[in-house]
Amino acid sequence: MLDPKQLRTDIAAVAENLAQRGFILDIDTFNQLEEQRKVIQIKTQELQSQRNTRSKSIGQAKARGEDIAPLLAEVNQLGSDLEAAKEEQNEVLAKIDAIISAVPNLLHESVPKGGSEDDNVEVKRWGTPRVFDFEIKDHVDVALALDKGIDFESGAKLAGTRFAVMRGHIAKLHRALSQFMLDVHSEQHGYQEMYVPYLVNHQSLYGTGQLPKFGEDLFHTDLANRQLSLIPTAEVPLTNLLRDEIVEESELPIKMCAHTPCFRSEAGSSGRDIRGLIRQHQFDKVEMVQVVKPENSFTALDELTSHAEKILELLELPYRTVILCTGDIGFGATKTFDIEVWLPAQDTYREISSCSNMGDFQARRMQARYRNAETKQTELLHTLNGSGLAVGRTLVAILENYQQADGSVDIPKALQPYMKGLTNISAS
RNA sequence: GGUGAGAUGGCUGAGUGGUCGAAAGCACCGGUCUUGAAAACCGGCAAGGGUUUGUAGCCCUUCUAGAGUUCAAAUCUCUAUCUCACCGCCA
Repeated sequence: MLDPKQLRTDIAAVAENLAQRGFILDIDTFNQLEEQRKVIQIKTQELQSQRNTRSKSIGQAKARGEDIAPLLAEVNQLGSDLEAAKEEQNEVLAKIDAIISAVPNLLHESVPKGGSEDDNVEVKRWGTPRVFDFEIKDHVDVALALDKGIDFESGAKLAGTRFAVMRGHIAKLHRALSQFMLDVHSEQHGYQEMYVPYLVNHQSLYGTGQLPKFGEDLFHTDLANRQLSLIPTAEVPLTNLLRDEIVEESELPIKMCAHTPCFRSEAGSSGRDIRGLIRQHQFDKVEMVQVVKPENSFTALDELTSHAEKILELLELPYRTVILCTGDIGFGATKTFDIEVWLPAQDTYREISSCSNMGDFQARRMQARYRNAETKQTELLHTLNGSGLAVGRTLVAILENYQQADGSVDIPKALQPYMKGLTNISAS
């Protein structure tokens, strides 16, 4: 959510910034509603003020043993006026809220202009794609040949399309990856390891920006009068830990990581990446979240991105880092780096991590604040998040990049300790 | 799942219809004292919003959340959520 004050005082500049991402802010409608709001809010508060003083005087009159009947009649009229004013006020506020909560975040000046992902700008390239002297397979065929290590038929049987079953060494490798990532971030990068709920309430989803606008991307439950949704990313529970909190400046930055499954309905992406593990309804991810002072958030974004890159470097997987352009960046982000891993079977780089600085956008939605040590005032925090990394896609990258001519797959050195020293996976 | 008790400011905790946004203590901040610190003493100290050039003033809202009763609700009624205790069940 943007600062309502900024919308009131500087709406032209806000609209101009948002237009870069293709969002049209209806200035006239907003200004009209704002005008109504101001009038009705002042009126309502004035009525409330009168009611308060009258009620107080009734109490005092009663204490003196005076007749309070005439006073009561007077206040009755006030009450019905107030009720009408409040109703009108709520209608206007609801309209404004509906607009404001659907407005995306302002873009940082360093975000490149562009209309689609084709306009993202590469800022880094690491490693050299391996040259194969045999005909390579994609990860689906690699895993299939390894004792049906990834089994999409069984996934479909159990839960439908876009679900997979893994077995044997592949399942173990998948587990090893998340352990490895969690260890690196918690032991080398200074993140506190967390375990969090996989189901969250609507308030949490509003806080990080999934609701009200992106509810159709989630899996919802509605049991025993409780409306909980499966998390689409650990960003939701981790960031919402700060909801309605005031932390001391000395506690910052707060750095947390967690390994969780993620559930996405992938509404609107039917037909894309049907084959393989790339786009599933359920996938594992290790997520990093940082909560920082406003002036540090862009430095923190660079740091957080480097932490995700580090995982790929330790796994010796070639990647490139792109900065998302104005047309491709997400709803709540001010600036986003995507890290893309090399997939030889697709002969291209594919997204494996997305690292974003959300600025105060989420913090304002969830009232996440800190106390400025100098001014003693509460100020909104800045929140950041990034995948470090998407586990399933990392597995895909390993299967494809480390495949051998005989159909086996080498295990990256960094993962071997997590595989009890195993150096290669082959069919039994 | 059953029974009972609760939910108040950063924390502990008083408050059962009318100067209660809320006693007291702790923590924190400022001052006196001291070479300095501690102790003692004095003072300050919630958040969100509106108005406004204003971190000034004035006003509104908030005592878990939502609905209700009332001229007036932290206080009464209902519902939900959560916490604690005991019992039952259970990975």
